[in-house]
Amino acid sequence: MSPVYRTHHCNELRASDVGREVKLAGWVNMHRNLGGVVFLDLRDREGLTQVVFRPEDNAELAAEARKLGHEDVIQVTGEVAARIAGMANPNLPTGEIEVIAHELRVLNRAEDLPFEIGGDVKDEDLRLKYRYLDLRRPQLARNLRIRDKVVKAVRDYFHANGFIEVETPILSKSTPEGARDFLVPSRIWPGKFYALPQAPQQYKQLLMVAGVEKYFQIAKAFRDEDLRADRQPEFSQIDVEASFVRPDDILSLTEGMLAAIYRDALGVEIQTPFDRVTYYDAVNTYGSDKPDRRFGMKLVDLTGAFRQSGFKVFRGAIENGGVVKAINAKGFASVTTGQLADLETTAKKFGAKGLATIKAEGSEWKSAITKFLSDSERETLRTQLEIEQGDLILFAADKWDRACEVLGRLRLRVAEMLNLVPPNDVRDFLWVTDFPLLQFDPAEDKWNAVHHPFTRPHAADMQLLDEKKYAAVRAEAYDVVLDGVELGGGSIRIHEPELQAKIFSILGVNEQQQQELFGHMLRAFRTGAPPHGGIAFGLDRIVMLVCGETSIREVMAFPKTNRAQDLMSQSPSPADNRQLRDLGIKLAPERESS
RNA sequence: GGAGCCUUAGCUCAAUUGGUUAGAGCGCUGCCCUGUCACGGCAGAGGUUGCGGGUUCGAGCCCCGUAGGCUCCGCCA
Repeated sequence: MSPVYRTHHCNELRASDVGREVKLAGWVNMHRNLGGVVFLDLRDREGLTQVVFRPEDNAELAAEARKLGHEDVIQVTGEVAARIAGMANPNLPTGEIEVIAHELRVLNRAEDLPFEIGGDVKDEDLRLKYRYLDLRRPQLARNLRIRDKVVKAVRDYFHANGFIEVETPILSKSTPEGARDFLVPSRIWPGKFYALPQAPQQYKQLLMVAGVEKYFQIAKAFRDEDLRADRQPEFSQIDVEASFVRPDDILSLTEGMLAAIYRDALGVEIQTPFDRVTYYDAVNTYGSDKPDRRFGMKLVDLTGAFRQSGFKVFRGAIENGGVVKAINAKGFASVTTGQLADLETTAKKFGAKGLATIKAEGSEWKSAITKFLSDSERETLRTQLEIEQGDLILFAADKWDRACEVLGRLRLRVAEMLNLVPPNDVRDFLWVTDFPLLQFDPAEDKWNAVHHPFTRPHAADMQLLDEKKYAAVRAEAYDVVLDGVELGGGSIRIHEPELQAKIFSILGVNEQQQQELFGHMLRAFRTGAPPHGGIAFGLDRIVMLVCGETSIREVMAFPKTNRAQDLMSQSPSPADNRQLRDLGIKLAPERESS
């Protein structure tokens, strides 16, 4: 670094530097004008250093310093001095010393800012509009630094394991499955469009065909869907693919990567290997394929107990091929009417017809359903759910998947109400394995890929595929979950053209479409494609959890709002007519907005 | 596409049941202050209560609409 502007950064000087002539540059963080002597805290990326201007040394300079304001950018030349006895600041790494200024250069004045850099800003709208100021604030500045450490840890880790980073195109081709694509019109080919990649999925598989063997990339991906706290239209993936691998290889590779991330970014050792839970067990026990296991409240199956029940709602659900399940919200008999209404709304939102509950208050069970229950049924409930005084029991009676989902959602809601979710440093990593390969969509009346169409069916389930028992076919797919958040997912892929074509057919992609949309893939698979598989991670989500944040916007430099706008640059914005003409695009009248 | 919450000074918030001139802290401006570190003291400027309409003698507060932000559902292989 050239010493023209500075010789040290603002978190560098210590008592051992006393007597040195130094130059510092940065922002005026705090300004303390005592009438005579002037102190200011100079801030740069690394920290703070106190600078002193003493009128007895240089009255003119002190007068200049008196005129400085917050966030002015200055350069100071001076001598490092020990602070006078008893005046050290133990809260500052540089608190033993100060720089006695000999020279002051104002590099740039700052006008009054829309918010204080050191303050608390609640209005995210305002933060996003002035994102470059928001990023000066300690929290976001820290998040940027942590993100950099995570990215570096990832690159170091994969390089150390023989992976090479390969970039893939941003201008690529639209595919029928999955999210809505962002389209980019082609000028050279009027009427034709590129699509921005939802993931580098096809390219990375083609890199395996190319013999790259071990590929990774920190890749941008784009999905034109509605946003959430953990979803942005444009986001980053850690994309990984390797040849001649089995699921275990990818799982342990991932565990090593996450361990390296936590070690390098936080200095924390995480426990590996992670637990593995099948998709069935995860849903059956926690009502979710990304379970948060940091609190209990497991789903208990009561189907056996109610098969012959006098309570028609439960018996009827079972006779229709469903199940009866319940969770015990320990100590929540104190639930308020409002909370109970909230829980019932939640249950109905996810397809329950109603919400049966039991409040175990004193020796009494307060419930609308207990009068339908036999003594032995009550006893079974008591033992299986381990009901004690003060507990609240929530039931679901429905088809297995719906009952599980309803209770899974209730479980999360109750955990929130009871503050059961532990702090961020209690980490629960786990694998969810053996996902179903296919899922029937009644709305479209067709089978869809749960993961994506290149996912390999379990070898043991190939026969079920031929027997068209599609719902029972398991995939060689896996998700890694941390504290109820899906960090990433992947699979072993199909490398045989015949099997791939068969899967496409089941998904309703006819032969002509297969050739048009995936012809290059099928052809590539006929040229000596090695067995391969991989995984992709949501980098933003990983960084979010490492930083202890609850929104990925807090770990992205320039995120967009809920409605996909950049409030700083005001994108998206209208295109002028000339641009549109070049692209051969005419707007439909109703879409011509401001 | 749907549901909920929020919007008062530059920022963070307050304002009794609908009742006089909408307040405070920080920031900003001016003056004072020579060892502070969230420096201190005195004085001051700063408001179309997001916007539009309605009810009312009277609306920051009640009603309707609308804009924006956020959270969630749908959606996101």
